[in-house]
Amino acid sequence: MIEDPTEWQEDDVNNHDIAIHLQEIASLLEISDASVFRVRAFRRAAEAVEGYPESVVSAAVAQMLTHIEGVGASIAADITSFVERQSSETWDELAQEVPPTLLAVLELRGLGPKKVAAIWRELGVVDVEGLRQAVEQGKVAAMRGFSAKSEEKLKAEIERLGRMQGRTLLWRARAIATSLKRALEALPAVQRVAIAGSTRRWSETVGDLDLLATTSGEPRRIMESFVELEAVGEVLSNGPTKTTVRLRNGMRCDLRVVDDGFWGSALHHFTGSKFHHIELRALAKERGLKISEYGVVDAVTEEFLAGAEEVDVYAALGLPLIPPELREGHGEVSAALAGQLPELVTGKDIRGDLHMHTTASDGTASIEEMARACREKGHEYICISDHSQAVTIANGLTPQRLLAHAEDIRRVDAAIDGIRVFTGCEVDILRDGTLDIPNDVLASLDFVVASIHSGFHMSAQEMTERLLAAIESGVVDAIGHPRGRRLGQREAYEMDFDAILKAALAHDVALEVNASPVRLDLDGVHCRRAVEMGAKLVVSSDAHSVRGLEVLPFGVAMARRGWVTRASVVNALPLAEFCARYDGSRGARTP
DNA sequence: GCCGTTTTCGGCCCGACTGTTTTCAGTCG
Ligand SMILES: Nc1nc2c(ncn2[C@H]2C[C@H](O)[C@@H](COP(=O)(O)OP(=O)(O)OP(=O)(O)O)O2)c(=O)[nH]1
Ligand SMILES: [Mg+2]
Ligand SMILES: [Mg+2]
Ligand SMILES: [Zn+2]
Repeated sequence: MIEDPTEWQEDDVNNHDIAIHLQEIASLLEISDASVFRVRAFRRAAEAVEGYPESVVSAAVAQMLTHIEGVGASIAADITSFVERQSSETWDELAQEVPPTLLAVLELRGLGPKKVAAIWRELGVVDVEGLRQAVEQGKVAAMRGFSAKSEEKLKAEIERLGRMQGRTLLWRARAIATSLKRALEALPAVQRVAIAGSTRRWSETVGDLDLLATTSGEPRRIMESFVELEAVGEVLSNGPTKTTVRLRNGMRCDLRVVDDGFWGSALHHFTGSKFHHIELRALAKERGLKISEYGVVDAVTEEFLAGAEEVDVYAALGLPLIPPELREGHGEVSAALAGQLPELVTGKDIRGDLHMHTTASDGTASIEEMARACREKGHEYICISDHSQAVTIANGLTPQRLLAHAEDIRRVDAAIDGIRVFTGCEVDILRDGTLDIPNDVLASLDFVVASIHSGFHMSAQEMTERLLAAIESGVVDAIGHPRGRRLGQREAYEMDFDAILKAALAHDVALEVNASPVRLDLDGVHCRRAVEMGAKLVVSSDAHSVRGLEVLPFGVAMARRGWVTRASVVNALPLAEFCARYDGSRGARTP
């Protein structure tokens, strides 16, 4: 138990680290042949920790861990222990029995817990290097369950291990998936094609692509054509209804083909997530039904009841359709049961874009070019928000340049028809929490975004105070990319997110949902917490070019993944209402 | 290990592909 909260440094451990620890326990348990349900309990808890919007370390200190779904007394003790000393009783005991270096061996495709246990117990292999040697000496092929062929595959997998690519950013996954979808649609006998899996759920990163196609004819015919596609490299597994390939670009892709009559249930199955399925299928089971990709059927007679369209699957359980973005096993099934699903914000609800750059700082288009492009997109209003002077590499604006820039923006606004162009700035929040532009200058602008672009290395407490100072400044309308994470490059900075939310609510400051593909910040998990606390959001492109304006749907997706409704989104306000709140200086507004 | 508008004990989602398993386990989705 943690006695004194000052004893630990919360920067040391984050939610992801804890989730990894629980996943590793699950894997070691599998190798030691523990109950599959015990293993699943650890994996479910890991998933819940990963998706927990607040610091799990804080929850541990407050002894609130068992409030996390799937975390009971035992796993709570493991987490608390991990927070204190980066390990736990369960892990320590397991590590006595099973060498943790086997976890890397388990990463190899085709080697699951049973086979890893076999090569460990029978050959004494404890790590990848040991396995490489055993393979070279031909020891593996001689074992039961292996062969010369499987040994060759293993050899190739070990070679690949070094250059395995991780998860792919959502925007790239969607681009690749879309072109594959088109290629499949062009094949004869294909009826419908859908992008499924984590890509359809708009997960911020994607492990592999999952595509569904339906046919009136022989699924095998589609598979034959699929593996011949230009984009396809190696075929990893190839059955009549499911094929797995590695694309030439390195991504893996699964194609599932079923009869068109199963379109709905197959799409539902292949969209996931796994945890959504476990919950929904358990519910069906309680009601004497069974859900699979082949429909909702009577558990006893197997009589087909529903599955032509996705909505039918849910309807068979008396539920409304749950949008793909919510299907993460994070309470959406109970919410649907209670009739409490939110009416999610949509792209159509978005009336304007309030964060974009021009040639005045590091953008490539003029004010007018951005305004015209946004008018084309149907926006009613935009705000030009160039960088402030601290961001020297982005040619950030001094107060003088900013005032002149604001005049330019007003001139464009006066000259252009069909869209309002508001004055703004993306002002830096300096290390001490002050803003990079004097308050009176900022107060003369319509909409001010305040962001952090440097000085990330500080304690959670310092970072929280820094952000709070900006929120309380009285001249800021939104916090830009609030958590500062860049996918694959930088973790979010540590902070007391709830404290930020409370202050944002109190001072009427919105939190940005930055749609830039490497940011996606806030993400779904934190959007959900934000609106739960009553805070407002603003979904912005942060475009640095006309093309950059196209990313807005990714921001909308994060909001949707966060259970966000239109009412919580500032730029879902129609122009008149937006004007009533923001036109003119912030000072004129009562908080 | 977790959990409860049927349960504090007894359940826990369901199916495709691979390979050597001669009747299905292991791995993966
Ligand atoms: N019922 C059931 N369905 C599963 C299971 N595992 C995967 N699926 C379904 C739902 C998944 O969304 C879909 C594709 O599987 P993937 O492994 O590709 O997962 P997903 O795309 O969700 O995430 P990813 O980004 O690829 O890691 O297959 C499972 O254990 N049970
Ligand atoms: Mg996938
Ligand atoms: Mg997949
Ligand atoms: Zn920025």
